[in-house]
Amino acid sequence: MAKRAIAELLGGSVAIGADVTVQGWVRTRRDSKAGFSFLQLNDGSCFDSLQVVAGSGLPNYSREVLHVGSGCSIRVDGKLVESRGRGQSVELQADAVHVEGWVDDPDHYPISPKRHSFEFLREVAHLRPRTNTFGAVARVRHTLAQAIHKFFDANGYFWIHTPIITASDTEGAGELFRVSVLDAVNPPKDQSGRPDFSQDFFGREAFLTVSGQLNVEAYCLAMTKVYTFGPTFRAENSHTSRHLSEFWMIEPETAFADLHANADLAEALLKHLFRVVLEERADDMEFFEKRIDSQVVRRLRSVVDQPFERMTYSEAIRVLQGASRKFEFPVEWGADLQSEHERFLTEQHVRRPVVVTNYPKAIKPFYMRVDDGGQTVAAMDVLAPGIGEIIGGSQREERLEVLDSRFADCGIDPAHYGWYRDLRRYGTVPHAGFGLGFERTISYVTGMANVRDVIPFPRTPGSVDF
RNA sequence: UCCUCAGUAGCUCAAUGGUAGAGCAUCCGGCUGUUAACCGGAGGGUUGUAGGUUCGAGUCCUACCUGAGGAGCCA
Repeated sequence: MAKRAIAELLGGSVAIGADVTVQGWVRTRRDSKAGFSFLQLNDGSCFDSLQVVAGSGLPNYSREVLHVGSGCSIRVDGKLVESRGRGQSVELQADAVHVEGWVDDPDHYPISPKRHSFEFLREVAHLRPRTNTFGAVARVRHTLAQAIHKFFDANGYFWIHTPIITASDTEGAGELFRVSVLDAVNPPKDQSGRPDFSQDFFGREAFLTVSGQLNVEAYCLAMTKVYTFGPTFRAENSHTSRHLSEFWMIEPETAFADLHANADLAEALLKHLFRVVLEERADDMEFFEKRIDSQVVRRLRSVVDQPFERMTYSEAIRVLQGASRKFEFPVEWGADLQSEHERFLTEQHVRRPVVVTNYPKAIKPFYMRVDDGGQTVAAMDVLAPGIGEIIGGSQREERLEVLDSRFADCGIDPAHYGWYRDLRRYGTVPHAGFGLGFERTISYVTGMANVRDVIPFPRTPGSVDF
């Protein structure tokens, strides 16, 4: 008998009357004294479960089928038939039910058929994909990842695998995870008594990457259109619903492009992603709309249908200063926008994603291009309701002398960025790029309030279980 | 790192300083082409940890641990 995914059976691609085999995990069992049991079977291939009708004539009916419960894995050979009950169009009339794996302590099986808090499910991250919510998140995450690659491929961008282990810190800020094989208890010491990293694996200090940007710029200045998509690591002691120690980031970089082209690309990318999810994962999105966030589908549609609002930092300051509400932090030109300011702009003022550009030079890193006038840089942040900053990017400083003066301003030794300076010495061109936080994107798309619940195994300060 | 809140049954939560309870889940029985099934019964507890106050602490105090929310930082 042909093995079939439940998505195929429920999707109408298998003829009524076909003999098929399905395999999966039982969600619930309901018995009828009329002589049969209903098993809700889920294999993760789609949101819905398949109803299996197992009759008392099965040789193992009373011995096994009547004891199958939530979490058991089974294989069923049977015939696909039109359902005689309401709630599903088709069901599987079982000819044989084989139990692959029992649940040995049903009383303590964590994924019982009831509502669970997300906090509890994080403690059983190895079993939570068996829930409706986390199955749906996993499928949407997959679909988004695929859509990202397809979008860039269709637009002529090459996927560049930038290194995970690096020696440099992109931002000059942000805490780094050290990569070392030195003896943690008794490391070799240098003359000043500090660990001697010249004896370490790489002969110098090494860290997990916080961004692939600098590396991907090198490939940008050879291949014109490139992007990275991989994990990044920040050892910041952040305890919020928007931060992870290990998260995934998408970073496109485009040569011969300015800030406006960069913003256009960001907008086109987000719109494409939302459109694809609405089309390809309608079943899961219906669930998120019904059970997680009633506005989520409407919000995605409005993003797809409307142009992003764009404003300069200076305009944003004027809007905030003219706002009727009070802010905890003062609004004045030169200060960075606080979370409350960003939320006001995107949630109250424009009520959809907004691109804020041209921030003061003093609050942005060295690699952002200095604008004419010298007070601002060609930076952009895309702010989204409920999430805040979902994209951060800029046109890069391509002029060597300006870059060097920025190194000086920021107190950075240019010698640490030798190869990065080379890119400005040898055939420099204007170029621009941005970073899109993958988990924040999934959070926005699904309405899931915490990024810990849109990555399979979240890593946060003090938590690296599983 | 700072601020706030919370830890009681497998889960979600009650319990005025005075005998630790309910719903769901689980198991057993009943009923039914069922589908968040329904009805009845049963089992299930070191109240996060360690101290302290008190005749008596789940409850009050101290410290610590864990979790959540927010700030900062960022994506």
